[in-house]
Amino acid sequence: MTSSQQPAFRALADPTRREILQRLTHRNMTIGEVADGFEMTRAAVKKHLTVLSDGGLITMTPKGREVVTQVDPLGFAPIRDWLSFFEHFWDSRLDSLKTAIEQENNHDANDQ
Amino acid sequence: MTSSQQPAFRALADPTRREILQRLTHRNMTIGEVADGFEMTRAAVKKHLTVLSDGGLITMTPKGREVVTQVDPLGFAPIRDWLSFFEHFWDSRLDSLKTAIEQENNHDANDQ
DNA sequence: TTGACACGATACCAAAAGGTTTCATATTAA
DNA sequence: TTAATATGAAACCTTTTGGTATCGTGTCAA
Repeated sequence: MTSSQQPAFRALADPTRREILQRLTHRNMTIGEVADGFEMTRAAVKKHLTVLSDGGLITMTPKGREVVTQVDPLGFAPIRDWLSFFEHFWDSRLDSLKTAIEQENNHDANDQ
Repeated sequence: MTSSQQPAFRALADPTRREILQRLTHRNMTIGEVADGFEMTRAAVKKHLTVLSDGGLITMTPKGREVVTQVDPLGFAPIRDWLSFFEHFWDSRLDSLKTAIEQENNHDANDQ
């Protein structure tokens, strides 16, 4: 399962884009509204929004002459899935450690 | 809380580095062993390992003339923390939706 | 002691990324 | 209809990034 999480991970790598995502959780915004919140050109912000959209993390919906951007929860699934691999890894390592300690304790008890 | 997750997110943005992390969950490896698994120079792989180390996702421990690299679970905390913000966001949105639907149902029931 | 080995570090290169400026186009409001 | 508004898109620039090649250094083994 070599799902293409690359665009999503790529999108999260930039602090401005992560900030945009957080702000969009408060309310949906037009491209202009998003741009007003940053000290950079509207064109630059729009590029970031395109990257976020390519990563599936936001949707951009034309509404008249404006474009409404909103966070897309589904886009985070690839990220979560990839990370869950490691969560399972930690869990099993912890289980092994736990088992080892318990066995060690039993061993000590038998020694006494 | 503007914790510095930037190095960690940066480290995850490259597919080679994510692959390295996955391979290191199977077993710890020296720099040379990691490099042998990729069709690029040892120097290139070492750069990736440095980025991963800067992101706190791996530790590099000198052992004689070798350097053992291993995944560091603690380094994933900033990532998980940042994502949990959105998980909460989804949860509350789902709750709101659920509540809204329930109220709507009650409303309909009253109308009938 | 002397190679062979594993790594560090530097210089260098091409491509990608982040940003600006400029101009074009479609909508809306007056 | 016309002017202001919101966005699209292209050209251009600088910095990062991912990669190579090269040389230096510490460590181990014969």
